[in-house]
Amino acid sequence: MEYNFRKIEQEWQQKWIATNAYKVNNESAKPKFYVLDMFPYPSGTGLHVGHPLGYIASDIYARYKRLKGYNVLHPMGYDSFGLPAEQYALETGQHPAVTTEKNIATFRNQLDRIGFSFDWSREVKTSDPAYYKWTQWIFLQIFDSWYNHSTHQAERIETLIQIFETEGNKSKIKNQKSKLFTASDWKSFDEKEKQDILMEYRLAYSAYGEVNWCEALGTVLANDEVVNGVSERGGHPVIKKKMRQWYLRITDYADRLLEGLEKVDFSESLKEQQRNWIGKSQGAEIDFAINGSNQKLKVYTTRPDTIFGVDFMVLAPELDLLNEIVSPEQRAAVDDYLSYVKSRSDRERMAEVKQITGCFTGANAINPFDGRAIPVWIAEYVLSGYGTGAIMAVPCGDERDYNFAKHFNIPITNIIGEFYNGNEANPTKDALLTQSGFLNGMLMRDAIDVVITKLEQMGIGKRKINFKMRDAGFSRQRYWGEPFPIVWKHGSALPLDEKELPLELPHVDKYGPGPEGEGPLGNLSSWITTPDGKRETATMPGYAGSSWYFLRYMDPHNNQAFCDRKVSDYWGQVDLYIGGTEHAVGHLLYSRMWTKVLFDLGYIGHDEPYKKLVNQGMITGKSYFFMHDKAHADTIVSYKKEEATLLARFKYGHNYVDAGGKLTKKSFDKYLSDQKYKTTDFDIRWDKDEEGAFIYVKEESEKMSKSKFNVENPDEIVDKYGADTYRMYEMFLGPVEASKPWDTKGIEGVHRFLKKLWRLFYDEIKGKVWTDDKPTAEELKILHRTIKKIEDDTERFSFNTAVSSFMICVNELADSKCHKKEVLEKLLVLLTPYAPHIAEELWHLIGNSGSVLDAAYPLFDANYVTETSKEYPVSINGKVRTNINIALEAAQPEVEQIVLGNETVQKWLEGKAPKKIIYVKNKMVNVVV
RNA sequence: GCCCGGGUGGCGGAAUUGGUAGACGCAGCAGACUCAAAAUCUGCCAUUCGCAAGGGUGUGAAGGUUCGAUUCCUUUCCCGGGCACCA
Repeated sequence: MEYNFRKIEQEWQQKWIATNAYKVNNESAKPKFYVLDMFPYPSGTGLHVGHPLGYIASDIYARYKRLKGYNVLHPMGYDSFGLPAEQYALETGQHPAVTTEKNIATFRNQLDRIGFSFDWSREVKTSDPAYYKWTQWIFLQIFDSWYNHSTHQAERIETLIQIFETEGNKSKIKNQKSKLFTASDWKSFDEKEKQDILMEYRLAYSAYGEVNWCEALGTVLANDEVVNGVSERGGHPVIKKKMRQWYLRITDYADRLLEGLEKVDFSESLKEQQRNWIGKSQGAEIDFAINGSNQKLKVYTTRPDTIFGVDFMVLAPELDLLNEIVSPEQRAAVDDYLSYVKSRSDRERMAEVKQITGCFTGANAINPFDGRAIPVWIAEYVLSGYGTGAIMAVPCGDERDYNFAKHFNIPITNIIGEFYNGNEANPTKDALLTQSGFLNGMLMRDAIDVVITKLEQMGIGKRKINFKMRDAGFSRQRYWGEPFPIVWKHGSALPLDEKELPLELPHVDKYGPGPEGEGPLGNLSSWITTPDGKRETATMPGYAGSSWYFLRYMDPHNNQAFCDRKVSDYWGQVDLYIGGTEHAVGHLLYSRMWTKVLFDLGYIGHDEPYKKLVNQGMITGKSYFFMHDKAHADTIVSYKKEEATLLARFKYGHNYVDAGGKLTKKSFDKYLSDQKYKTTDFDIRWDKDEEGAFIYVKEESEKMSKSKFNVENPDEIVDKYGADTYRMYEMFLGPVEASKPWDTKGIEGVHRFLKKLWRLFYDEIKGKVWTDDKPTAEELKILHRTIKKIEDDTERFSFNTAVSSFMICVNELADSKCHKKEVLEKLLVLLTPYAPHIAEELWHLIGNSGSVLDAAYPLFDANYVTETSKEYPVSINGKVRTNINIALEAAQPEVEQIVLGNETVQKWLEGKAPKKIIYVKNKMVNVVV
């Protein structure tokens, strides 16, 4: 009887489906555990070998937790709204719903073959009306909320209206942009005015704003979808455009998103990425008087201590204040500069960061402490969107200010003594201030507070905290997304009644943009026209559905609520979340914010969605680059299969073949120079000496992608070696968190291990070899050591070393010819999370029933057969000299006596008395003489 | 430029708290079984000196702390990732 993995795996997979083996209940006396994968976007290309890495790791952990007696929620679904399906629809005319369904079927098929323990009865699809009904509903809750900065939480908009009615908007609830008004003012406003003011407070709001407009995609992109001034998808240019857009007021949550990082278990680098994105900085706002004007110039600085070193001011060109302070003499120059700035795209601006441009406005500000006149400039290096859009420039302490001063010959004041060398700025805080009036002799870092206090006393400045993070754009001029449950009437946004949800996406025939940059829905008069007003034509962005899906899994079929409060209280936080780093600042921040809003409004009982996050590394594919020898013919004629495949990759991957599909010397030279490759970059691979030609090949690891012809499909591996081998091999490859190249070389070793395990039970010739004999203490030791090791390794996500431990165990059992059921069946239980099919099969073959996952072994609390004595290395002055046998008793062995009483040790001590004896627990005895 | 990671055999990687570096696997070499192949099994496998016993060196490089450092500290080089005019 041999290990027929194809038959075994197929049978068990069918059985699991037929018996709902992995269905999990919301009511259980067991403790809960929630293991979640980042759900996939069902792309047309299906899974490649990198995708399942995280799924396998989470599946192992979920099964392991179930073994340990937990009620484990381990669901899967699809993030099925999004741009690629719509892009595909534009090109082929196929409805996104159709292609999405097709892709989901492919994904499901591939996933099923790997033997996951997902509870498919809880599957969610974000594009399913039954799902997005609740995405829309949550949106309406966010729309109906504002952030109360005195209670530090979201509250219903009614509470804001009450405040307005009784006290207007006093400073504590004043929004930066809104004007002050009193209670009676409020009462005098008409409905439109009231709605406009409320819109300035809502957590989901609509406003005119500069958005990232991508002409080629015909849509608005979020900040994180724009990379270096071009779209992340497709690399199309992106420009700024003013449009009415929906936003989430995520900036109100900046502090809580920052603080929340302290209580979650994410990797330091991921937390750091989120902190950088939020970009909190502490400093001061300072008002400068303008010479000959009653206008004030407000700047933001983190270094108020350098105020005596301010040599000029810079405004962002977009700032309104500019028009009021520009001098008549400088008017023309300023106008020229402004038109220059307008002519430049964001892309150019980013590409030419080093280029220094600017223009003097003719105005001068006054230093409040020494009365010095400070010239006011405009320059595009100052961003209008951050701080006040104006800065005070201190060239001796800031590199950009220094470069600007040098470029325009502005004299530089040195306030840091010898810390400034005249050639470059020094941003130190450790200098003693000079030329700084009342601050002279003070340490800079101490002066920061002194200056702020003084400014506050003088009434011209205050402490201020700023964030880099902007509110998140929440609308897309696209079709394949959740429609907004909003109708516009007389310029005000009216929410739909929740009874009307879901507001279903209508069918369209054309997927092209609508009028005036609107989405495809703008072309549909039946959509726009309603008795109550004009319907919103934008749709929600890709991250809407994924911002709360982890809650829906808990209660997926509830049509009364997005998730019953009792159920979400039971499952609580996701205990373990596994996914890639690409969502570090997008999805992970948005879903954290949604969770906080739902918590504030009382719909759920926790305000951080994920307790622990593990980022799986990327599995890279191998790409091959070719050249052939200069000495021989102009064409490569390829016969071998392997070569033919590689040649094809080159051929289709790059356009460097001639009309006949052949790679020529000329075309290859062009390829080399285009790609900036040298002959020495390549390895010689095939010596086709019968023709006197070489082929040079360069191998590179890069992200798997269809366009690079380096995708490895998991199906092929499963076909050849089986799912269990595939699962264990992906783990064996290295730590889950590490990126590593895909390489099938080692897979044989893992496959051999499973065959060897099988042979402990069944021999090809002899048949059944397992026995009911009592195991020896030696055999139990092997087992118990393995149990302990696997438990440790699994717990700390060291799946690669766990696989090694299994191999060691099976080798040892085989060496000692141990075929005893009592040992082997415990090993099977232990193996189930890693290789579920073979474990289940053997478990049943040796006469057990029920699921091995529910095996009632007190496996992990076994009375270990422990060693009674152990060989310890003894080192003399750090040098290992000998091993001695020390009895392991309950208490720590009396090292001193053993060591001194041992003849071998005596010999090494050479009559010297030990100064110190160090007993390193379970490791070694060290004698210092 | 700034902020995170990381550099260990021919390769992937192990070493959990500072305690015998190189587990486990791949590849390679030698052998057993076989008519042969596959499968399986055994031995060797960082480097260097040596017939051997045994010794020297060795975790990117240079220093330091320690009885003892892949692990901690300082300096430096290289690779990967993120951010990037945020004042």
